[in-house]
Amino acid sequence: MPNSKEISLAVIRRLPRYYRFLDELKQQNIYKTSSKELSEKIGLTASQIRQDLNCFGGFGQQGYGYNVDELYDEIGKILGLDQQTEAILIGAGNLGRAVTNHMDFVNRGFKLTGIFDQNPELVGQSIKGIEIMNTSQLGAFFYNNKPKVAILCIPKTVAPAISQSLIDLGVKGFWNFSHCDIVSTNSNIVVENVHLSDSLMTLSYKVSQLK
Amino acid sequence: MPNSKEISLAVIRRLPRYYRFLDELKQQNIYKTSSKELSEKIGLTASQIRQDLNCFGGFGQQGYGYNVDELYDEIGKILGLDQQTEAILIGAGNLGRAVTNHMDFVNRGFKLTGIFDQNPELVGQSIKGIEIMNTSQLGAFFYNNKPKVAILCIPKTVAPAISQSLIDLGVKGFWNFSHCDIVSTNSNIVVENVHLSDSLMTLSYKVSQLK
DNA sequence: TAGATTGTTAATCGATTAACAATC
DNA sequence: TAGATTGTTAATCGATTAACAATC
Repeated sequence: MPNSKEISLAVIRRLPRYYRFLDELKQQNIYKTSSKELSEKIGLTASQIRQDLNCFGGFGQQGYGYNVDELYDEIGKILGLDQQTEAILIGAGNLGRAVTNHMDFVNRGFKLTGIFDQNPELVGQSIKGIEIMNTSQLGAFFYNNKPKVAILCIPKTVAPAISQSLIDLGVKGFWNFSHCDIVSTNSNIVVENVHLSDSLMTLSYKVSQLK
Repeated sequence: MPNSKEISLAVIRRLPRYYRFLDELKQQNIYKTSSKELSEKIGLTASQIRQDLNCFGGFGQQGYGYNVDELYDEIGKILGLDQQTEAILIGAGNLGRAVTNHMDFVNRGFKLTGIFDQNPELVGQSIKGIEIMNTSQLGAFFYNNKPKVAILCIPKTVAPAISQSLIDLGVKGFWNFSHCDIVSTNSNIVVENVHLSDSLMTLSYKVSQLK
């Protein structure tokens, strides 16, 4: 199981994809699959899928394949989706609101418990039943709650300072939408960067290579 | 220059990062840098940075380093940011609106010229000065405009059908926020997937590995 | 049993890093 | 010139693919 060896990030990033396709099979009431079938659906080699899964243990049965429900649950457990890590949103602007409304946090391993913004006009409004608080209330909030993760939807200019103060308050992970890289001086902090701007530039490159 | 060999996607994905850090240097009025200095700022090896840049030509000067402004412009050109590819948004829900308001399309190689949604309540409203049109008007719009790229902020259920009809209308690239993989039967289509859900699950894994 | 498909080892491929000659 | 730093080749490392024995 996890923590045993050291699984490469490349493997981990493929797991949500497997999870997604297994969910589709579930919805079609297909209860059995094989690395070959998955490879055709997902567009990877069967060999890679077997290698990936075997990082975590033997979920299949020789001569048979994989049980869809079982494999789905196992991958969910590996990804920690059976837990709900407490998370807060910092920055309730356009992007923060959209992310909050859009994501199914509970089924992705998180529970959103607080939303914060510096703009007094937003404070008091609610998103998904959670009232937006003033950033100044962060200290008090952490006194009563222990959110482990912060979702950063704040301008790049304030991101370094705010992320540092969140670390000081005890945050251990960031889902970072700011156009900057959060660097952890402390190594016990995990970061998942979503660089939309970088992604758009990559698309620009791909488009420019067409024809 | 581009198109010559075959540049790996791993290299391309680092270019926006270089671009970002060079922009910072520009803003600090620093006009000269070196692979060593960049490597410390960005957190990659100097060797890799030199390798990456040399995929596209020698932008540096031995014994001196790189001219910040020049390198910034060159990377911008490689990424095609000196062009503005016409793009449309499909789906003006929470996420679509946020992306539209949030992104600086012009400086990322694109020009947003149309927004479409199926919801009649949204049609007629404007985002960033662009009026939301009904999806039924897509044909007419393509008759007058030739958008090359579509930004998909639509539910996964309708994504396959809509992306196919957009391909039929002449779209050559997708920035896909739907929770599904756009697969191009036709190989002349480029796709950049933004799987927020996958990213969140990856964070869940990282958090679960802490301590 | 025969057929199928896994789990796993070995081979290949590609990407990163190291080293150094070229040269500003 | 001496020092610095690139451009580039060679060495290393890691990830993907192929092959096959194990076994259901």
